Amino acid sequence: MNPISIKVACSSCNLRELCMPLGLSESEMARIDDVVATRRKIARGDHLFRNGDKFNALFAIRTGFFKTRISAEDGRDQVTGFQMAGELMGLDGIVSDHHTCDAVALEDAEVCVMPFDRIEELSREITSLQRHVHKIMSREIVRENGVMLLLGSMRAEERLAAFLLNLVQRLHARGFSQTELVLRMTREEIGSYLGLKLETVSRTFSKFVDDGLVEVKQRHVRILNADGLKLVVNSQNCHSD
Amino acid sequence: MNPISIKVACSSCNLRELCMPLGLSESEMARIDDVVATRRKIARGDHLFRNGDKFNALFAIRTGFFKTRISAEDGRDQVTGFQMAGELMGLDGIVSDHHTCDAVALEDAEVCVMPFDRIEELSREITSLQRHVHKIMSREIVRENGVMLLLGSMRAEERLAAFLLNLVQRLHARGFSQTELVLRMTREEIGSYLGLKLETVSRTFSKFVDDGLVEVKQRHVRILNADGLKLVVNSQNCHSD
DNA sequence: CAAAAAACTTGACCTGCATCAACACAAACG
DNA sequence: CGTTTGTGTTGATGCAGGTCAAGTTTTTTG
Repeated sequence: MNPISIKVACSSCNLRELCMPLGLSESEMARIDDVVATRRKIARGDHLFRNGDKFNALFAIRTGFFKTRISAEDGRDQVTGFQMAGELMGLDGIVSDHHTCDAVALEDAEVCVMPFDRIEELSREITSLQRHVHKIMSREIVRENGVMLLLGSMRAEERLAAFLLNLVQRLHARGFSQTELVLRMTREEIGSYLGLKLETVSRTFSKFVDDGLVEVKQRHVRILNADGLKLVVNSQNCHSD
Repeated sequence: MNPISIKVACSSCNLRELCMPLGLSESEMARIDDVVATRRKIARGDHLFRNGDKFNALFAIRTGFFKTRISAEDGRDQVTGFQMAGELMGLDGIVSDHHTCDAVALEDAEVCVMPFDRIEELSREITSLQRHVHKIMSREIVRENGVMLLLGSMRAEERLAAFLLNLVQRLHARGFSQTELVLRMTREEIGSYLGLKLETVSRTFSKFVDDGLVEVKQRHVRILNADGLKLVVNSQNCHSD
């Protein structure tokens, strides 16, 4: 068997509840195991896929951390999301049969490759899988709505606070600490995602430290006052009283 | 038959190619006609659905014009899109079984109500419909990626130019003029969508008029130099040479 | 291990857009 | 028909965040 494509089973995967619907029967689970054709390892800095690549499959992150990014013709680009274990990538490729963004590993990673025609085939037969696929796409739409709210109406401090709280919440759902996290991305990547320059991200971190909200040592962040951060997000900095 | 819920047929709808997959057989088309349970009329200013409403159906716009909007707890809100004939609304509701945004008619409108469990049922049987549903959701994800790029990295002039070009392109695909359009939304709504204040939208319109790019009379816009507008979008205003 | 490159922080200054305010215009209405 | 209300324009001013620059720390590499 090819060393970069190892056969594995969803049924025995500890991320199952993140990727797969609940309440599957034995036989359904066995069939879904077939969907995950292979795994693929991606080294830090490498692309899982690029804008323009043919779309064949969705990718579920097994380990590691990714960013997705779109680029305009004039060269400017925008990080559209950060993805961690149990999350899916590649939905953008369905509409035109080609990917429209880049997916870059921010640390060594491993993904499950799920050929999309197999997903469609099976979801015609397993109702709960069909519903699951629809929910995952809908969730991505709702997530992006939230990012639009952030980019369209929040100030720098609000954006960064919302970003940190979102990250730590997702990490906590995966069994990590509620208060400590290691950022896998640079200040510049955070800035791109939040519509800010890296200097502003750095300054805002420093401000949060001064205010006693967090401790920051390079990429290591400890949240000292989560409620304070929530207040930063919701207060609009007292702009409208 | 209820006057606000009129039975209609997709097979005889002139927007069919916008809502439905191509290449359906007679019998498939007949079954899809059943999906569109009813039509519903919405008066200007009324909600098609609101944040928190139970999700039951997707809505295809037959006539009229909508905005979708999300609101944060602190009251600030963000227009997430403008929808016109042939476009779909309600995908946000699938994930949590409840809508997470508001859909407001900007002019008197009529929508086709498509109960989602019927869509799922049929798309298990009609492969091209299944694929079509997936593409529509993927298209929305890609659209929102584009809005994130706009909000995260463009300046006011670039945003408004991109907005106008996008609107006129979609209208043209529906048989309207490539150069003339009537805005159905206020400056404030445009501003909310673009992450700008209404004054900035107004000023930017005036600048475009001064530059000979467009003619603006209230909500009536004539595009005089589409290439010039495209240049505004892609130039980054010469920030990075 | 030293050197180079990448990432981060901080300061000084500048500008694009927000804010505040006044007014103009158009549609809605008694 | 004049008044009201919603919408749009324009000017004056302020400030959040961008830009430019210098210096530090960390990581990578030969």
